[in-house]
Amino acid sequence: MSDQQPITTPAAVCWVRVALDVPLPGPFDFCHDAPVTVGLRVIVPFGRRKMIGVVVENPAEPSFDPKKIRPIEAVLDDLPPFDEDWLRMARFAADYYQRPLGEVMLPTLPPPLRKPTAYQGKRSAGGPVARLDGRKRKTAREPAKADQPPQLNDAQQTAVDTIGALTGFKPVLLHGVTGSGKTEVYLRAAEKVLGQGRQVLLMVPEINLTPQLEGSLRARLEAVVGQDGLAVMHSGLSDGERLQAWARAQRGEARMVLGTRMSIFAPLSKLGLIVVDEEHDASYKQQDGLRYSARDLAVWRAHDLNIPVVLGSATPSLETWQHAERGRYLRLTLPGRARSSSLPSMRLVDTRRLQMKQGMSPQLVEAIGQRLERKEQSLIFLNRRGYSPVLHCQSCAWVSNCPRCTAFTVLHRTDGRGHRLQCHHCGYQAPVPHACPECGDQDLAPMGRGTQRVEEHLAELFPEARILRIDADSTRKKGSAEALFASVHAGEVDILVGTQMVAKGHDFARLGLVGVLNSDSMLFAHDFRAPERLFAQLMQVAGRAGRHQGNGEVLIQTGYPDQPVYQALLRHDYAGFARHALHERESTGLPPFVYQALLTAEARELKVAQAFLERARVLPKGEWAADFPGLDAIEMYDPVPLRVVRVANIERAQLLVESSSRPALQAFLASWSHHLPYLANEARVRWQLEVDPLEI
DNA sequence: CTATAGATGTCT
DNA sequence: GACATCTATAGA
Repeated sequence: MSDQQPITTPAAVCWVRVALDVPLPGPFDFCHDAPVTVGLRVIVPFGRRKMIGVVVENPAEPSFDPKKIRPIEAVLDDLPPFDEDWLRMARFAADYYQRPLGEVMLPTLPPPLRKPTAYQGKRSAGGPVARLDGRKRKTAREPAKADQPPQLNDAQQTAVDTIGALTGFKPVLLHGVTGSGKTEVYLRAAEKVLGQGRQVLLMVPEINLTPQLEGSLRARLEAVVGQDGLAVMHSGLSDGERLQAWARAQRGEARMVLGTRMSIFAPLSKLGLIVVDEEHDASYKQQDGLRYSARDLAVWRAHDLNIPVVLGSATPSLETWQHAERGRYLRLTLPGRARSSSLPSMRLVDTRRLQMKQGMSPQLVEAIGQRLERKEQSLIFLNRRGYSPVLHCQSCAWVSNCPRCTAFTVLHRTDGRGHRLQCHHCGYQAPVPHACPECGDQDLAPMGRGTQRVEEHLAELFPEARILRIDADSTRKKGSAEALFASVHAGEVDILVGTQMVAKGHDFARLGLVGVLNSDSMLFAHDFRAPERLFAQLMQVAGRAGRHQGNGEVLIQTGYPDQPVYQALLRHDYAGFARHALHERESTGLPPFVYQALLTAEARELKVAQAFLERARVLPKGEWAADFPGLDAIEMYDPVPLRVVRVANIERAQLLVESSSRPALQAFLASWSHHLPYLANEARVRWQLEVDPLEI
């Protein structure tokens, strides 16, 4: 490069190491005429294009052929540099999840901060943040009227006092059922930290499910943090809104950040408390790109900053519960419901001996009738959308399969009263055949029930009732979910039929009965975490019943009433369920007693994907063995096809790796993931490595 | 011969 | 991952 330097002043050349969002083992070295502050963004030439990167180091010597090193194009100083705390967390996440640093850092930034074109635009100079600052603030909101803080019960007071007394890192498990008043504890704990001039991060699984929360945060905390002191972060924001929230957080103007999993990466230099609400919720796990767990990163970040972290749940993840059992986490319990109303009564309906009609037991039909007479609402919960999960021929063995996936196509009722077949995996759609494609018989019948069919049946049973269905299909249009939920709240609905969408967050005042259909399918169709998920989901949906008047009732239809998960549900006994489940996990050697990673491969043909996995499996035992010390602490299983092998004509297989030692697994993965790109290139497969997978 | 899809290679 | 360049093949 020296021959390209200006001849007049042989300026000193400084090496600058930059993280870029490319799937290569970075970071990458560039040169500049002066050192560049670590944490600043820069524009650099990379191949034929220009990219934005983050400066991570000013090394004394480059780690790349200096003749190929190109100069930095621009140093962006529209934002202060990201601080060391933020950089440390990004480095940790990159190492832990086995991804290049730039692939962790850049995607966490609001899009305008990572697109070079945002700076090349002709409209204005100075970059998006300068534009943002110059823009007039939206018309001032009415100041929210300050809510009177409710009286705390003893357990809440103890929790608030205990959290308030913490001075350094301590994970706190706040264990309390729906309605036990966890939110009020979060608010009080936050108030105290905000009062000390520090920032608070409150994470929730999905922002749309807690529309009330933002309101109550404003009402309660605006007095402490001011009107612009609250920032909201989630993927539903526009680029501009995300940029604004990010910049306000970084400048310290946003004192309180309410966000989904992505907000764990918010730059908060005065962070004093992290709260993870519904910490067991699977939404905290990112399922594409960097597959991080925002809850786990929250605990790491709190540890790194030496601050408390509160994990709240009625049904904690078994990982968290185990930490509490062992005393690593401090457990605070909120018994019962804060408002005097009692817990709903739980009943199991043993479907084995019953004459079922359209999947509903006489007991459930009767219970719905009673609630109708009392002008109370009922919720029928069924985790299966569509009309029926498969169409079949009554004279031969034909079933409606998707041509592109190893899955059934689901029968759906369409708007115009007709039906269509739809694949839930790839989106394939087809008209319903008039006759069996195999044998020509005309007796094609739906098998099994989805929400649409249950809705139809309920309408026949209770012609006078107002019935509403809420699932991914009925809420497809943006904003329609809110309208549907609003009509339930307004009392315009007698019977609500829904999928898991209705299980979370909403507090329906007149809802007395919850009926659960077909929950056994949730128990047997999945992996070893199925009972844990089922317990959490049923506790959550049960929590919708009788929140206001009491006398709530939950009927669970099952063919397996003796299963421990159902028995524990009957008693509202999370601790009993967890004891049993953890015992089982320990004796069968499953998490949280072992740590896992999952290598998944995709190819046109299954055997290609499996051959790659097999090569990956034997690699540490072959010529590269020297790269894998401590291999005896690692268990590698045989490559197996995924439960749904083919999706959209791509076939998938996976290889599970586990160890009882997290450091051993980490060390193994670090060298393994070095070799995998070469193997994958030869085998021509797409692959991904997931650390701490939730579904296997 | 040329249009085009898919494979291959490069990126500091 | 983005982008340019190569190369195999179908159609005139």
